[in-house]
This record gives sequence, structure tokens and C-alpha cells, in this order.
Amino acid sequence: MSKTRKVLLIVPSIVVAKGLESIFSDLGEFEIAGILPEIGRGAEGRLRNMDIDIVIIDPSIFSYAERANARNWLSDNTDAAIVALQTSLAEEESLKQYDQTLSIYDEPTTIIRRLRAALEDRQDSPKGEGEELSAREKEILVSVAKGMLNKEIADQFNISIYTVITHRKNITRKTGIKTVAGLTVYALLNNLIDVADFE
Amino acid sequence: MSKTRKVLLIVPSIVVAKGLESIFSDLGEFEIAGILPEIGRGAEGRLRNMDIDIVIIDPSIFSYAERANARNWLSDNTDAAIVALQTSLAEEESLKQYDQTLSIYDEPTTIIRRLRAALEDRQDSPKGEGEELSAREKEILVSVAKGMLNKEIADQFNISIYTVITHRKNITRKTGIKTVAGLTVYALLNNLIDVADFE
DNA sequence: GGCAGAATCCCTATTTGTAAGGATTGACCG
DNA sequence: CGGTCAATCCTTACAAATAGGGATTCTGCC
Repeated sequence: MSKTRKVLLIVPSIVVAKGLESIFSDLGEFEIAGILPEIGRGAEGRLRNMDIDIVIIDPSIFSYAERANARNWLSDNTDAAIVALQTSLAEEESLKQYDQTLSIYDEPTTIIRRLRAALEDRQDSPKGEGEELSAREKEILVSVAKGMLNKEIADQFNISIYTVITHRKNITRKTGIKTVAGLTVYALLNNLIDVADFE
Repeated sequence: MSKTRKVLLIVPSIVVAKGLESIFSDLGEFEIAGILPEIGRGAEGRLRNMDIDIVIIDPSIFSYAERANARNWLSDNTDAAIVALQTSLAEEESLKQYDQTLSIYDEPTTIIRRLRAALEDRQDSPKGEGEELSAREKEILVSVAKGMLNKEIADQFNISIYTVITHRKNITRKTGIKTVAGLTVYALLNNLIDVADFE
């Protein structure tokens, strides 16, 4: 009864793109309308002019700075449902801004189900939890997760060390995470930092 | 001139398996002889009886305890070249035990090149760096990366807190990493811990 | 206008971790 | 048997983070 839905892939991995292509081709219902390895100059125009129902995006194509607003940027440039694609086993947190998330480890039937779900709740924005970190707190958290000392962080932002300590107390309270190790993983999961920062 | 090489995929992701299948089918030279989503009961027999040239394996199918010796387990059960497949952007360290590593983000030509290289140096074991952590130090590192206090670690292993401190000093010296944040990432990259430990 | 939140700054006391030394024991190896 | 190395334990001195208070300023919102 239904026509096939058009999917735009924004994934840098050819392996993954080909894999999804193969699965969609096997199962019908969805077809790939285009594959972008990245988003760059003029992508907005291309996005807006494409007649697509779903965008599947690997958030790792965005720089850290961009990631926080990646979802909004996409929403501004397309009416399609937006589905994030995880390529690691790392969990949700960072991807909460997206309607739905897929993992490359999902079964084909799960993938199809998630895409259907994404098409359905294309309108309501979930939001949530109650205790969101402020922008400043996220900045501090990034520095903490990079292993910087309170003094160094204070110098970096030209604020008093007392302020840094206060921010850290609030971060600890809001996240419920007391250790640097835990905060580092939290920052990784939320795409505030990247393992590449440590090499 | 050459016959096609047989590849066994041990990857849990159907997306990735299909993607590689598609690429090999496009480029020739390699063909997929089998796909295992996991390794379980009796896999040794199956492995030994298969006539394959290369095994491509996603190490995430192994539990943490198993990973350290995954490479050896494979070597014991097949003569094929063994290539690890990365599905995240995390770097090499953990994968040094493998002949070659692939990433799902690699270009098809890169993938082919790596497979060829793996077939070539199927014999020489690289080894390396000079300063390997001892088993005990790895245990301590795991606890540090989990955010445990020295006192807690001491209690956990029934050793003095001074010993824990000494181990940490040696870990810091050997790895050159001074911060908890850095050590946490190091432990993650080396598959000593998993992000799941923090949730 | 008042109220809530974010961001800033400060203090004291206490707990943890780091630096830099030294020392002992036991295992493995040539 | 002597050497090396891992693992253990210890001291002193110092640096850094945490806990638990309090305070000011500014902005946005009802």
C-alpha cells in the first residue's frame, strides 16, 4: 500500500553505507536517496532541496563544538525525521537530542522498526531529566575530563579557582558522578570530548 | 593471475557484514567464505576446518577478560591472517596484538590494501614499545579508571595503600599519563574497562 | 518588582593524591 | 649463585580536591 520512503545517509563509512543499502534493498519499504560522506559547504541547500523522509546520520562527522547543536542544525535544514547512527557500543546520553537512534549492531528488523518509529514521532520533542548542565558547566567539564587542574581551568577561563570549584560541585551534584574517571566517560558519551584528545 | 582469497567475518553487525560483502563483491580479489555473529560453543572446530586465508574480527564480541588473549586464541585455532575491525574512532593501542587493523571508516581501497598486508606479514610478530604494564599494574589501573580511591583499591586487593601508590607511580611512569582522566581513556582504549562500567 | 538560576567569588577544615626517596621479599633465568 | 624485576611496604613533605558553608551580580520571566 505504501510507497517506499526515501532515506538520506550522512555517514563517512562506506562499509556502513553499503551495508544499509544492502539491507534496505533486501527488505524494501525504504530506499536510499543519497549518501553524503560529510556535511560541508552548501550542504544546507542540497539538504533542503532533497525530497527525503528520513536522514540517518553518524554524529561523529561533526566536530565536538558542532555536535551539541547538530540536531538543531539538521532540523533547520530539513523536515525529514532524523535518526542518529551509533557505530560503537557507547550508550544513549549523547544521542538524546535525536528522535531515534540506530546501532550498526541492530538486527535489520530492528532497524526497520526504528525508522518507522522515527517517522511517527517526527513532531514531539522529548526533552527531559530535570538537571541539565549549563553551557558554562559543560565547558568546565570538558577541561576536567581532559585532566586539567582546577588552577589551570581557572586560568583558561580567566575566573577564580573558587568559581571552578563551585562549578565542579554543581556538575557533581547534577550528574551524580563524583570521580574524574566517571566524568571523563560522561564527557565521552556526551560527545563533549573525544578519545583523540588524549593521543 | 591470483585466485580469490577467502575471508571469514566474525562480526556481530549485520550492517557491517553486508557492507564488506558488497565491497568485496565490487572489487574482487577477496570473497566472503562465512559470517559468524559470535564465537561460541564448538567454534574452534569450525574455525580449524574452514579453508580461509583471512579472519576479520570485531574484538567487541569478546568479553573484557577474554580480549587480552583473543588474538592468541584465534592463532591457536586458525592459520589465517587475523585482522581486527574497529567500529569506533578509538585508536590502535588495544589492537596492537593483531597483524592489521581495519576501520569501518576506511576507504575500500584502504581495506583491500590492509588485507593484502595482513597476508604478507602473517609470520612476524611485531611486539614492542619497551614498557609494558604488569598484570598487577593493569588490575590497579582498572580500579583507578573506575574512579576508586587508593584506599578502596588497597582494600579490594588486600594490600597496603602504599603499595597501591607505588603501583600508580609505576603506571604513570610507564604510560607517561599523569591524570585520572587520561588513564581512564587509556584503559578504555586498551579494553581494560568499558563504558558500560559507568552506567 | 520580585524571584529563580547562572555565574561569579570567598573561607575553613579535611581528605586525597603526588613526589621522592628507601627497603624487603620471592621468583625466574642464565 | 648472582642479577633482575615484580610486588610489597614505609616515611616525609607538599599539592590538590572535596565538603560545606556564605555572598554578590546579572538576566530573563511571571
